[in-house]
Amino acid sequence: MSGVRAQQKEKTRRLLVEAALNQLSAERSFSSLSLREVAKEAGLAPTSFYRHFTDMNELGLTLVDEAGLTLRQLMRQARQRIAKGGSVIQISVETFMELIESNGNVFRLLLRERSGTSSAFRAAVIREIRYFTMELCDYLQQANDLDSEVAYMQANAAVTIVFSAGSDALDMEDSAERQQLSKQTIQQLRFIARGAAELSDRRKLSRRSRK
Amino acid sequence: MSGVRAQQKEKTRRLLVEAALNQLSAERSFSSLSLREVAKEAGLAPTSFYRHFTDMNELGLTLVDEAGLTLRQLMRQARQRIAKGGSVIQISVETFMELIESNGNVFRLLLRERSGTSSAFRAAVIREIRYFTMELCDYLQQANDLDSEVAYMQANAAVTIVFSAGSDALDMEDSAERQQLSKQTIQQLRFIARGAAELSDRRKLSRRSRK
DNA sequence: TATAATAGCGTACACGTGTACGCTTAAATT
DNA sequence: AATTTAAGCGTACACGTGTACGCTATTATA
Repeated sequence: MSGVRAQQKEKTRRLLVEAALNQLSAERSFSSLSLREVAKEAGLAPTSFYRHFTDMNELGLTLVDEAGLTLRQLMRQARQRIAKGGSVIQISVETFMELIESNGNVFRLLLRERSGTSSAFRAAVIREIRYFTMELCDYLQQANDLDSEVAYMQANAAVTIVFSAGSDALDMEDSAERQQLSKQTIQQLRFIARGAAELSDRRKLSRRSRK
Repeated sequence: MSGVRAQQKEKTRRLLVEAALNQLSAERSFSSLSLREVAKEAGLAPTSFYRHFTDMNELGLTLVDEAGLTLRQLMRQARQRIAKGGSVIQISVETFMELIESNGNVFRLLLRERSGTSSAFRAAVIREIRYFTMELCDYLQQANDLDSEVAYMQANAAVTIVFSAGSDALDMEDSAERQQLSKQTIQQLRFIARGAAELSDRRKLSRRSRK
């Protein structure tokens, strides 16, 4: 079992995955991709597709996993940069925007198929985003000593804002425009952080006075 | 020119529009609808479709206009309720959620096709949302005496949050769950309002001291 | 009243789709 | 060395798609 065969198989499987990702663009969503198109882009006969996935749906779920991986990579990268000091919000947004620039198509998948057509698909995307939100929630709760419910609301709002900005950024070619968007997003996150901190403080006070 | 003919035409045109709207659901986006499906749902022969629209694309733009109308209706309704007193944010969110419950498919169109496949389509949706944002921006600026840039950032963030919540609400069957979502959304908007008010105040102070 | 315009239909076509089936060829197993 | 396994291909099929074309029936115009 030298595995030269399994190795080849993995290789062309990658080919399919990459082919699907490459076909994504502003005008082309995953759900509008056909099995034959993907196979052709990968240089395979349509029927060979089935040796790797039963379905376009299954390929899609694989892509979502890939996207989740990228998202976790994003978090790691941001944490490293934050450890070196600087504004947490600014660093996070800038890291996110960088990753969108280099992995555009992966994010297109998450952003577009979130309210897409297939229910299994939507569920998978939503799960990845929820995971991302929860991580952020934990961080906020610990770092800023927030009420847990407040931390969740803040994390949820922040993720919504950032992902929406990311979606907008994907359709921008001008880099100055992107920078402007980054700046605005950072400010909006600060709004949210400010409001969350205040509510958390108020809740702490009312809890203390009740005792 | 009694117009009985033009009247009939308008009537079946409506039939097509309604047919398209009725076919929208969690599993069915507009871009996945075929001309033949819509025609069949309307009780027409496929080729009769062309007597009213050149394209599915053109039908789509008509639907977006319809959605814009609904959006403006929302604003009017909210303003009326606000005039009677109460929390502006709470009333706005609740009005929005009501309209989503009664006009689900119209909103599905806006929320899903925002990053959809056709560029003319995306542009139209984005335009409607921008118009909505601008209206809110004017209101905020005037009612809360905000810096204009700050007002825009607040309006933009608020619309993002509310539309995202609306999108989530569309996939909920449980009404208690929806209520919980409303509550959370209201709180998130308050975060943003708080942060915006503070920044606006700070800017005013720095402007005054500079003079 | 005679003529023109037009909403709606049925037929027909070329095209892209998913996928069933059997074959080949090379790796894996015995 | 003989046999089994399986990746990839080509052919073939039924189906749904958009739409061109000509016809009919009814309303609008002259």
